[in-house]
Amino acid sequence: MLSIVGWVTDSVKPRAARAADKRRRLTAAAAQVLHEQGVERTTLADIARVADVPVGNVYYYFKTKDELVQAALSEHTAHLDELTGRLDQLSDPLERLKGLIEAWVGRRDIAARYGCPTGTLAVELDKRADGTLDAEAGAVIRRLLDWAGHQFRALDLPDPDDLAVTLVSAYQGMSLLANALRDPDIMTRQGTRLIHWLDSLKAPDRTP
Amino acid sequence: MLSIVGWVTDSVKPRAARAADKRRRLTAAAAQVLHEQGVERTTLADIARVADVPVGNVYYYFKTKDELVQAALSEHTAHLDELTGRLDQLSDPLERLKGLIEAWVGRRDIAARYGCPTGTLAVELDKRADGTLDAEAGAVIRRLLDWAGHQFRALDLPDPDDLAVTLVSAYQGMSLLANALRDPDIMTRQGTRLIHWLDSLKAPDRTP
DNA sequence: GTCTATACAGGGATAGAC
DNA sequence: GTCTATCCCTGTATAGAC
Repeated sequence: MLSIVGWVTDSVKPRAARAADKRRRLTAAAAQVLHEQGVERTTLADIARVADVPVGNVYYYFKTKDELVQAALSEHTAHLDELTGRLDQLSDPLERLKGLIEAWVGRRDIAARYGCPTGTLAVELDKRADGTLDAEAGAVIRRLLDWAGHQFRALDLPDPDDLAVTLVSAYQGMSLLANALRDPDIMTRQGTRLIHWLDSLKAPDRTP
Repeated sequence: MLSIVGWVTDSVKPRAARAADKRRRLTAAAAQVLHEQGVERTTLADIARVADVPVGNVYYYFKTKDELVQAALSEHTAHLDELTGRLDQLSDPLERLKGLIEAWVGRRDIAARYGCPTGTLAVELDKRADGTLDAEAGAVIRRLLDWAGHQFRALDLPDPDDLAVTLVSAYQGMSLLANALRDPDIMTRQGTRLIHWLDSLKAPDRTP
């Protein structure tokens, strides 16, 4: 470190700051590796390596592997909140929803390679007899459903909650297909269709 | 066994017949248990127990666990072919597609508890670095896409393959959400929306 | 063909030195 | 607070008796 600031950061507040930093690195690594490899095939050693933390030390920060899964879920929730927070700056709810779809399409390569982080995690956690964490993954999805439902309600559309389910289902479905077929273009084409669908909802019923 | 037929079946053709039977039982058990528990959390002992076959004996029929996964995928393909074969009896392609949706909704409780058998399997297999089987799951999905695309083409609709992707995506998405939120009603409500969507495709463009 | 016993590997978790 | 060494269980796969 050449800068004084860097030096100060590294050695003057070592204890709490560095500890918090390791925790943060482990959380970020967990979110990434669990997404890429899945829960069952990911070892603590994998996460420790990516976080650049010695294996045995992991247990100082997280008592069990499940706590790392939970940390990954919090990370995904935080990312979601950050995205919806930015979209909330837009005044038109329809534009907010379109912005959400654009964000999904923007991550098409990740989706085609590893699927939706929350969706694939939900699938894996739901397979466990020990149902300690599967509700947690559902909660992240519900958070997205609530936000989307809020936008549809603001647009005065009928059955806003059902519309939110349709939108999020479409996203999960196209992510799954893009992943299974390893084809990011699916995200692009289906994203376009979703935008048209949103526009068609505003068109009033033409029957007398 | 009281009937002569039963007795004959049990003891006169023991070798090949009984062997084929065990193989069939193991395949069916694999399809069921792998769906319910997922690949990684399922042990060979689990499958052997459900199939009522001694653990060590499994290796006589399937040399590796992966071969059992492959057998499960074949089972799902067979079920799919049986369903589409029945739907092909209907003369109207639109009715065939509606029949498909009705079949999905009919299995809503299974979907809410364990998700779509093929979809969740695809998610799990895609997480494996060793990409030996993930293409296989994609092939089953593609088989469904092809059949659906064929129907849309028969209806003379534009971009039939994209429409097929939209339909199958919707199914995978609603299954995932129904599963994550443990709510079979999602299947019912989204199924209704899908039927309306199909009907709306037939309505000609009203703009001049 | 059928089944038991077991070899072997991998990974989660812990003990305890520093 | 940090890290190494290791315990111990679980699960795949095999050897070999019957």
